[in-house]
Amino acid sequence: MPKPVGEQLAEGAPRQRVLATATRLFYSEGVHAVGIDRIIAESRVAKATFYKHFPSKDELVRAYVVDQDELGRAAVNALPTEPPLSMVFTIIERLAEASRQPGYRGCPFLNAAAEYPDPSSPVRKAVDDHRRWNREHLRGLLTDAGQPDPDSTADILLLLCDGVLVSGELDKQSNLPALTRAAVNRILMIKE
Amino acid sequence: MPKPVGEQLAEGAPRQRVLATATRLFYSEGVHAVGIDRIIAESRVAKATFYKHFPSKDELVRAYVVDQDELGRAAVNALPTEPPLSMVFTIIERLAEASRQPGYRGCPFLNAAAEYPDPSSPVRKAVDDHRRWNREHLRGLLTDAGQPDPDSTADILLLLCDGVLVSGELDKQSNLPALTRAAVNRILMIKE
Amino acid sequence: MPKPVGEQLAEGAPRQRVLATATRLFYSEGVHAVGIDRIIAESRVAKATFYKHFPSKDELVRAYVVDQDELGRAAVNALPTEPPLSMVFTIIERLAEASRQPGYRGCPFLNAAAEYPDPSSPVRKAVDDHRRWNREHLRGLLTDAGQPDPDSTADILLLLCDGVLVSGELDKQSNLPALTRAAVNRILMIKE
Amino acid sequence: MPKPVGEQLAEGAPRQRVLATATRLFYSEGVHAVGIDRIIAESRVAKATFYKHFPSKDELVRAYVVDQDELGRAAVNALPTEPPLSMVFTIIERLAEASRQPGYRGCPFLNAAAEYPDPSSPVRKAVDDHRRWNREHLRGLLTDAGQPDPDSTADILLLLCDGVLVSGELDKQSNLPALTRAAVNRILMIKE
DNA sequence: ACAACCGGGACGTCCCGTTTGT
DNA sequence: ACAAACGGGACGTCCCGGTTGT
Repeated sequence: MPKPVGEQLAEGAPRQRVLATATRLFYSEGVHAVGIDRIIAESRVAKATFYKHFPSKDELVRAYVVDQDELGRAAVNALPTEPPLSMVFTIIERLAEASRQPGYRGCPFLNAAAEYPDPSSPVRKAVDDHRRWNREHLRGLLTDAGQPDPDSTADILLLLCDGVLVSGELDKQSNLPALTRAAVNRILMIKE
Repeated sequence: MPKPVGEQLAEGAPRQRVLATATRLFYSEGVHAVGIDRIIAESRVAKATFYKHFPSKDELVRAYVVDQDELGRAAVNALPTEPPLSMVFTIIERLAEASRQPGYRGCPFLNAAAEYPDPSSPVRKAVDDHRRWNREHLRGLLTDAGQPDPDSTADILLLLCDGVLVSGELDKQSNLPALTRAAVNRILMIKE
Repeated sequence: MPKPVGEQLAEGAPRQRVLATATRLFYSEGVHAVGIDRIIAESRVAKATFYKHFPSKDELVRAYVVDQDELGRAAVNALPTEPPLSMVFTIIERLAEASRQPGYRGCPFLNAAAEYPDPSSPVRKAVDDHRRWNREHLRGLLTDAGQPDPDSTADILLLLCDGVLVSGELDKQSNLPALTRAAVNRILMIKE
Repeated sequence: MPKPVGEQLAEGAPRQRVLATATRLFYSEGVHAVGIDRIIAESRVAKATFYKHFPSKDELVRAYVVDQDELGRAAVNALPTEPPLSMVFTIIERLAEASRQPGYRGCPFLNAAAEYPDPSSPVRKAVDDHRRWNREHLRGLLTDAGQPDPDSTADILLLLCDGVLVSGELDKQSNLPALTRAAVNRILMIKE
């Protein structure tokens, strides 16, 4: 068990409290390792209320992934406007910097997918949605930037992104941001 | 990366039968999703026998990861001798091709790590061992190849490798091998 | 002891309807076994109306006990005037005869007290009030009758009363009235 | 809620631990007021283990009553031999003295019956068994003592016993033992 | 090797007492 | 007056990891 997440009290409407608690626990300890009884207790919600908002635990997991998807898109959309290629750098560098945050425990989408082997499960579908949006967004930026062969380049950069997210959790190397920047430069074939 | 999907009926000594069954089930369904009872039943072993060889389930998981580590090293060491740079291409391309295998379910090390959030757990230590060996091996090859700044390049290629393993499971795109080759070329700054 | 089993459909003002329904259900099925929802439904009263008249269920239970207390006192006070010793016989014999009534389910005060273990709870206080009145009344009658040591005799007769009420529910013996009369004679040391 | 029973830890085999905890809680707080989750937690027993020994909560309640029945019979049978009439006095006086014990909360049989209105329920049957045994035992003693009309006298004494048990909890009068002795004397028509 | 057992807990349906809108 | 929502909890079935007898 990792750092004990100290039963922080969530606030707001019941559904929001549940989702906040579930997000905190699922992300820090894993989906299968956290039971709904604990989520219900730590979010001070009645069991009936929980099951009114989320018909099953898997639905809660799906809601958690969808919520992370929306948060992730909102965060990207909220970035200050830059030239497309700068945006690409910014987005990818932020991934590398995320792994320096104290509570970083890897990518929530990759971690969730690892616990749901069935690619047709609703949770995996939600993960797929996020990844599809990511791909489309990156392809758009590279196209706007006039990059040659933007689709392939986007896919390669996405491979790098996944690697950064994984390595950020597993390797904890301090120079990941610099490494990431160098990698983007090489993939975009920019001479430094 | 090895192919951990085993056959349905394990053979041999009890310990080996247990490990083979555990490997098949852990890899295809996830560690937390597979119970000890099932492993014991499918490996036709008594529970007492199981606990004689593996003091706990976590120890079995660790043994599974260590075994995958050894299999992976052996597979790489068994590759036919090539010039160092060719070896790099071969190794990385095999990752991309692995995702075409029918039972491919992602990287066993990444999947296992995703279910063990505590970086100090024995399972995570075993995963770290494998990743460290991978890094040293790749750095050696790039050094032998006379590559400038082999350490950084190795780290970048490792980011790519993780991305390929993840994307191979989650995206199931058919052109992953070609994409991977192109990525390696760009990272090694080789003009095609 | 009053007859708390009421009619199926309560009439009159909302508060009275609630109390009548609660009396019928609490007495026949027990306090904890009857929920507020059912009382509200069967008394055709809005929940808000209910909580305007009774701040909590426990307050309703207390009101039920107090009401039974008042009904019991009124029933005794309404008895036709007799010599004090005859009154004593009449009162106690009525207890024994009560157990023959179709809906008899024991003494409402004893039953209520059994479900409220805390002697300092308002419900228990209300039960105590009734018992205290009973004692004073009986002592008065025995004093008026010129009975020697009226206080002790009253207390002994009260022990008998409790026993009659309990046995009337649990033993359902047909000769309880005769038995009771014989017991009173012996306690009052009257030769038959 | 009465004096908080401080989660004392039961010992021994699982079934015994459950029964001991249930006895403590049912008696001190009431049957309906105590949930099986709490019993399971305080007896450090798995839920599956609980349901193996007691198919339902009502069965546990029945077992609790039956156990009290057996304990009560054993306590009476363990009394030192005396002449029959002395035994009668001893038995009844012990009831009065029981109410002085610190944890006295009334008669477990009467309290349980008060929470089970249906006379045909298994719990009530178990209560009936105890009361029947009591009656037969008392009748036997009075017959052995050569008492005239032993059956009626026994029934009257049983009314007194119920009254003593009830009053001991509800009235908490300090002279209950003396009162009880006087009552027995009068019922047995013994001049003091 | 087989099976029973154990502590612990997950999951989900249902009910209770209470508050709050409408 | 009707109804929905809420915190809390009861109940019971099932599974997991692990121990223990044989």
